[in-house]
Amino acid sequence: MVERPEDDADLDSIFQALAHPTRRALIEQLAGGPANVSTLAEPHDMSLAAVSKHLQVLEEAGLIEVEPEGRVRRCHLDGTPLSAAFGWLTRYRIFWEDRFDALEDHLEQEHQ
Amino acid sequence: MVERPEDDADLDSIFQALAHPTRRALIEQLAGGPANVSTLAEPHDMSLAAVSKHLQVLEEAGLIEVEPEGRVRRCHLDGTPLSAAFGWLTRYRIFWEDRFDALEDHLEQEHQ
DNA sequence: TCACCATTCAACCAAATAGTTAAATAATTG
DNA sequence: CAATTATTTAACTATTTGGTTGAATGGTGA
Repeated sequence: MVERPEDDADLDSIFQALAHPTRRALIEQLAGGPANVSTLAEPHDMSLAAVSKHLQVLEEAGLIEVEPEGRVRRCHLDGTPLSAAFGWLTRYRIFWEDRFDALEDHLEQEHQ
Repeated sequence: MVERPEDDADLDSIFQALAHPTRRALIEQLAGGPANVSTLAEPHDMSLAAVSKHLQVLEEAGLIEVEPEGRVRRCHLDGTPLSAAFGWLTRYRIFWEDRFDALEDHLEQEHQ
């Protein structure tokens, strides 16, 4: 297992992006399908500009992709960085092996 | 699937704690076994006080526990919050299902 | 007790974060 | 073209973060 300093900055921005409840909520929203900025902003109690900035943080971390579509910007989730975060966490699963086993079993069932 | 606002602040501090390379390195170090503060600080190119603060961030996120042991403070990893982070990420695994499958297979082998 | 060792605390600083409002940009429709 | 709609940018502010140095705390051993 070699060190991978080149991944480090990626993990920084991925975990940083996930560290804000608004951004996690945006990811949850996008898990339901692509959406444009104002639709995503609607349930949040802050300005559109603020949501726009949060989306930029998510985009820079690679968690979402944004495509201009007419005058609308369509955002959709990209799971790749989530996978990277998952991968990092998994290295330490020995410290919660019991929970890991339970989760694995749970997924096993769901995953059919 | 109910909302769990009470977990939100926890996830904030967990992901926030993981978002810094020094703190992830400290976790990697502690994965090798408990250690005291100055031992942990030694490989890092910053003051002991700075490492001490990083350890406090990890402790507040619940990722480590610190027990006074004589004049030394012994730190050890607690995987529970890692499990919480893992759990959150897992909700979106449908967006990286292929990688998830590959990882699962990989773990399957390693996990015997 | 005295000196030492491990660690934290306090004060400070620069940079980043998260929000605001108002103006700018750019596509759409009448 | 003019008005509208969607979104970003700019400028500003308050707070947090991540680092520093130096002093304080508190256990250990001579």
